[in-house]
Amino acid sequence: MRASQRARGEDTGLVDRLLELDERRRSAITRADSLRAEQKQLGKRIGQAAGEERESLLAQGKDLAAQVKEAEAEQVEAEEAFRELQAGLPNLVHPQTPAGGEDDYVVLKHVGTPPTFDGDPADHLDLGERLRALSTERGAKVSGARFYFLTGVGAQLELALLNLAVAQATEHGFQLMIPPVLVRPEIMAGTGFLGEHASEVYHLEQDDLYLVGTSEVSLAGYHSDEIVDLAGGPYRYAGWSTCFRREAGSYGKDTRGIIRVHQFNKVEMFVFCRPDDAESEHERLLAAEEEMLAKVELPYRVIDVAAGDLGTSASRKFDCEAWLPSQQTYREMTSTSNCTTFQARRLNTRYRDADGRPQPAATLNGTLATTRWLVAILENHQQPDGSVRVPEALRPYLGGREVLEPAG
RNA sequence: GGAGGCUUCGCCUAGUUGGUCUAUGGCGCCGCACUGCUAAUGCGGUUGGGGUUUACGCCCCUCGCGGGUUCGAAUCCCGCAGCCUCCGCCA
Repeated sequence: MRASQRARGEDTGLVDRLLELDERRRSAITRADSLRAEQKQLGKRIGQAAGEERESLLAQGKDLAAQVKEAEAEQVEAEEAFRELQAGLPNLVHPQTPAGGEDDYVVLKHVGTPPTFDGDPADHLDLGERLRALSTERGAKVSGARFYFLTGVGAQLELALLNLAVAQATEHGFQLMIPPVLVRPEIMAGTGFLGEHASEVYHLEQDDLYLVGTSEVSLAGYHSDEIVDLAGGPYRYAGWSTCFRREAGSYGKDTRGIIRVHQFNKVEMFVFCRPDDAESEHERLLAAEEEMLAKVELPYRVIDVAAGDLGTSASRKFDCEAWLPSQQTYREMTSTSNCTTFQARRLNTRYRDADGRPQPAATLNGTLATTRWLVAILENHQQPDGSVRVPEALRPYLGGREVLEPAG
């Protein structure tokens, strides 16, 4: 289904086709099951029989074995057809998700006031270079376009930010995780990133492993093929990882500075819960993101992302966008998605319902802090002399420093 | 990279001359009984998944994973993965 069709909420008849394939799958299973039962009984008789009787039973068994083989092939085929169609479908869109594409988001609220400056504010690259906090030139020299070094105070600022995020996550009951950043194909596919966004993902051909663009991928895979016990409430994780993105198709976009890069660090929240709890967990994740933004004192707005811009796995998505003085616009800092049961179905992560039957769980994710935040922090807290005021919440993580001064 | 060993139902474990293995025993867990608490003891239950059923239940699959041989595979053959040991190499 194309994004435009999702945006319009059209029923393309795929549901009917899916139900039809499911019916075919079930009848194939039933047929194979009963043939296997017959074969089992016959095998028992052969074991006890002798002489002529045994010979005739053996012939029967041979014939039956062929039938079983055929029925099993049919079952496999039916199951594959079902899975294939299911794999091609994006998640169902939440009824409250705005219709439309990239520009059809709904602004839910504004928080904070964009700072005012005498004259033009410097952008994060100028500020960062003067602080000797980052070098994109050397990043390009060593690794190519969209790579950078965080140097000295820049590296410290990043660790401070991420540590603040970790501290908040931990306080809120999220278990800290440092996950692998290389994952198997089925995990990457299970999270929905090999659909529309396949070209965004780095693939190591020699090993058939994918570099994750977010720790969401690894964390989603953590409980794959498991039945999780949600009786005591949702599982809440916070993953710290480096993220890798090819940024294919974004040539010429955000080439200056470190807004859009191939490699960055992120603290990501990830939740497994019962589908009934997904919406309230989503609100929780959004609240946690807003709390982080407040701590680093950034003006931002919250948008409800429109259906056509949801990606494959999200049912609903809220982005927090911070104000960037150099661009006089809001740019994405966080994104939280309710993936309902989409990822869990593919990764086979289930929980037991009230009757004790395994059902697909719901998964949600949300950004708590990323390297990109440095952009907003530098720009919003810059002072006329090129120094940058350190938000109070970050100071304990920077040895108490209140301001970052330009070098030399 | 090379050689060898291992992988059984939550944990430990029996089982490899192919056929009542419909997988043994212990621990743990659940229920009941007994004991005025706890504990101990006794009896019973307990792999997981899927299909079907109003329900009771019935059926199939599941011995790391995937193939193969066979009427029939935990057991035989092939491939793969993971873990362990030794050797080699290495930031």
